[in-house]
Amino acid sequence: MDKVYQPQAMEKTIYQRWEKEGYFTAKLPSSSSQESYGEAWSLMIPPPNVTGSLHMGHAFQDTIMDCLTRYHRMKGFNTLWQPGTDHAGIATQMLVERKLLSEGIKRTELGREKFIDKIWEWKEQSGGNISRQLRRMGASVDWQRERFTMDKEMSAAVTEVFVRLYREGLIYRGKRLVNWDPKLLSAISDLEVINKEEKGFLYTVRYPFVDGEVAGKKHLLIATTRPETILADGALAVNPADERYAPFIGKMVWVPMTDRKIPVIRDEYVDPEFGTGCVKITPAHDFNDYQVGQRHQMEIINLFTPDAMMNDNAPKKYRGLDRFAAREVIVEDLRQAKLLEKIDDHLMKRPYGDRSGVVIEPYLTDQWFVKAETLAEKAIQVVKEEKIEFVPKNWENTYFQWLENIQDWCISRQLWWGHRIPVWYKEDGSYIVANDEQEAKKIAQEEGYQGTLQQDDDVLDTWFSSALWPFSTLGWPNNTEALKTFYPTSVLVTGFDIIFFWVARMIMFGVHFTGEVPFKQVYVHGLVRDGKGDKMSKSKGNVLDPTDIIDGVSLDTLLEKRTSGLMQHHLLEKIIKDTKTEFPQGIPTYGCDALRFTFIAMTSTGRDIRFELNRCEGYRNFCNKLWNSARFSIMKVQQVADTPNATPITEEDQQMLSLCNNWIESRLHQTINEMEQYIAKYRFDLMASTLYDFVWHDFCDWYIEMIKPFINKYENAETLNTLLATLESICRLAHPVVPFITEEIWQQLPRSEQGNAQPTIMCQPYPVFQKNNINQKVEEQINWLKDFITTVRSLRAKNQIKPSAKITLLLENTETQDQQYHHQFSTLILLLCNAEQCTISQSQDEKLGMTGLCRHFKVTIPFDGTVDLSTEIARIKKELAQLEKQATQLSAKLNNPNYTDKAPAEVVEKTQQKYQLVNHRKKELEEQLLKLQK
RNA sequence: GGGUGCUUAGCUCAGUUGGGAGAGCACCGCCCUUACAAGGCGGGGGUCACAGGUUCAAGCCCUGUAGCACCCACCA
Repeated sequence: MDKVYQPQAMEKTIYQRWEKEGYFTAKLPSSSSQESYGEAWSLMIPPPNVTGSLHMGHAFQDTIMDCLTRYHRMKGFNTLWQPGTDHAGIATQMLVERKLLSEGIKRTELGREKFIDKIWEWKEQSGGNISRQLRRMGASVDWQRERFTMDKEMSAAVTEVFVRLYREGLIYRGKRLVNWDPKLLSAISDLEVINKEEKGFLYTVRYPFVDGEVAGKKHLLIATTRPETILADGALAVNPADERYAPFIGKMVWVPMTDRKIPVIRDEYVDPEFGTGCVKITPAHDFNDYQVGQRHQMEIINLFTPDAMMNDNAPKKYRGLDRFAAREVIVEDLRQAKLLEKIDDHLMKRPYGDRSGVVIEPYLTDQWFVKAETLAEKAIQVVKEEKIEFVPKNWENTYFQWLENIQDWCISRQLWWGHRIPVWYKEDGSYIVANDEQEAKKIAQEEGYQGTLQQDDDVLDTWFSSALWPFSTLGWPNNTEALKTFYPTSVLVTGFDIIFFWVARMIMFGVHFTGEVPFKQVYVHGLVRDGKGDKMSKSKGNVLDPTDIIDGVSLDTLLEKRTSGLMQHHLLEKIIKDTKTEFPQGIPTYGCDALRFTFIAMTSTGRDIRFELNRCEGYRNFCNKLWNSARFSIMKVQQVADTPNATPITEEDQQMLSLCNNWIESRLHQTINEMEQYIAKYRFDLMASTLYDFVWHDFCDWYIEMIKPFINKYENAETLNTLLATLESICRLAHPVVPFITEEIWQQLPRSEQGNAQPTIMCQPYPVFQKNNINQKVEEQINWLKDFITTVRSLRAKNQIKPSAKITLLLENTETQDQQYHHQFSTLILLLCNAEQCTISQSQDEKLGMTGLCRHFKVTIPFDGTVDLSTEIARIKKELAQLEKQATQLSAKLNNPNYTDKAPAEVVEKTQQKYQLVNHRKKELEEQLLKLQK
């Protein structure tokens, strides 16, 4: 084995072998074989967008999923981790469109079919990159089952769902005001609209009365943030209870800059407190106004073209102007006409498209909707009934709140890339919903229709197909073996940002179509942020490619990656500067296992994580530590095999070694037990630290150091076996977290240690906790030894005694138990303290020396004449001061009758014991101080 | 406007049913001791955001305040 852990080459070869041997493959019962495969455990990958490459968030999520998958596989479950990618309609179309445009090709000139061909080309390339990354992460997904949301079978499932929902009356088509993206030229759903708070203006405008003057007023004042929509006003409205406006109800006013007259009406919607208490109603350009308009049968005037320019419904002057340009012109015209009362600064919410980044318009169009209410009710119910459990549980509130106020879902998109809506229009505009064109024709024929049929141009919202992912990937609507075996899935691992987009919709559709929940648990994790706590995003230029941390990257390449294709050029310099500061040398090779361990160790309950390279370095060092402990163990076994040692072991040493062996076994099983409990609770951070602690501190720092002198001296099968067995168990315990290094070490272990000799650690059983291996008595004995050694080491260090200097040790005021332990561990004590003698003193007038306290007894290193007394005196004084403080606190507590009466007896007793110990130690040190001062 | 989460060592974070304030990194001292300097040994460092309350006892429970972050919502 190499002296230094070198993950890179090893990880690649190991993964190739795993995949080639089919270890990731989920097993399906076949008619020919009666073999049983164990209980099913399944997990669906949240399909990443084919548009891009995997970022740190994916890597984080994939690590958690792989850890869970590997764990359950080793626990004997028939495991499926389903991989795949999402076609991501809007994102992909935009990306490819932009790419083509940079080559001088316009989408519209290319035409629908050719454009879609281009997207498929891009998908092949990009999808390949994603699976390469996933492989580099060590993901044990079942590649044979890989799916893409635009695959034929997936599309068939989508159509099936659409047709069924339509026939059940849960999908409808209608002319509604929807969120319209003037850049994409498509409707989008409520969720795709981001409301941002911005500074704007509130314009107060005069609407003159047609009758010249009413109740002493020439005009009414209204406040608006969007003066350009005045041209489409249908009415002015006031609150029915607002007496200020009672005289004006039913009167007509002029719409400024037009020759249209509109009435003043009453509607509950108006808030008398806001603005002037009188509001303009513009049904075509505001969601609230639309509803008011419906209530009052108002005429709806649409002012905008699809790309948000003023259309022919506007007075000639404004036609063709962009909405924001039109606003400026109108404001100026109002001013000129003396119809502008005032302009105030105003803090307002403005809607933006989450993909396009432009301001969204409410826009009146024909769209397809999913009626959400009944679906949502069932989705709420299954969580209330605990058929689905969120971890952490507080996300259930968020989930409920959204579903309880759910709006109908606009599912049609005016895009080219996506699942075409399975609807065919007759020449008269009526339509047929069918699974395919043939079925549509058949239905048309039956209806006696002779004309042509034209399929709907629109495609479905990407999330419509994502919502089917847990069952469409398994072959639904066919009742396949895969579906029967792996549905419902065991757990969903996802980020909170897509609970509404995806999780809720999967539950709605899953429950509706399969009658079962799509998954039993939802594990919700946080976001990966950069070292400064900022969200990682391409536009900010702070993204990291996980494979760059695994395999390393030069500063130049990193800069190139972060700045290429940058949309906001003014950030360029900052990005370059920040990157150079954070990664002056680029990023060294850490290996996949180190990255995975970092993620696992930082994953606490649903909290965002800040990714810092020094953490990664720490866990790379951990891998190195594990690697070297394995190197040591294997080397020792080989040495013994090569040069047998005939020295017979003494009975005392044998007993001592047995204690060490029993101790590490006890610690191992304690560790197994804790890790199992933590993973069941999704406490990956605690699982990681338990493992880290055991491997580094128990196994390496103590166990190996304790047995080392003896395995050099004797040939002791029991100890070598324990050493190797513990190492082997560590490999299996750690494998779900760090799969590569554990496989590599495990393969190098002697065959006899590999249990039932599976060809891979992946398929070995996970270590099983056995209570009878826990040995409290042995742990107490070793703890005594550790305390003692630590006391001596501390004493040495504080008095600057060179590690190479041999010392002698005196123990005073020992009890029988201590004497027994001292005797038992005498050899080890001498070795680990680098002492030549360690004796128990009988008399009180021993030589002067440096004294430390171990528990209740005194440990002294006698002066050899060269030591500075004052250092030791100062040290003791400092320690005494601390003890004094403790004693005061404890005695105050014990003298409080409230405490002694009301606190549980065992708590009081513990305090008493502690008080005695502190006093005892104090006394010992005071005596020592006196002696030294003499 | 409604809701959620956070505030603990220089940094990043654990802290379970209330009873000893912890880890990793960073820092300081000693050491190239034959698995590992990506290491070993030892060490310093915290008014647990603030103010009240409950309790014998509060980082933890209750109330309030401040700051930060996020989510939802139609206020012109």
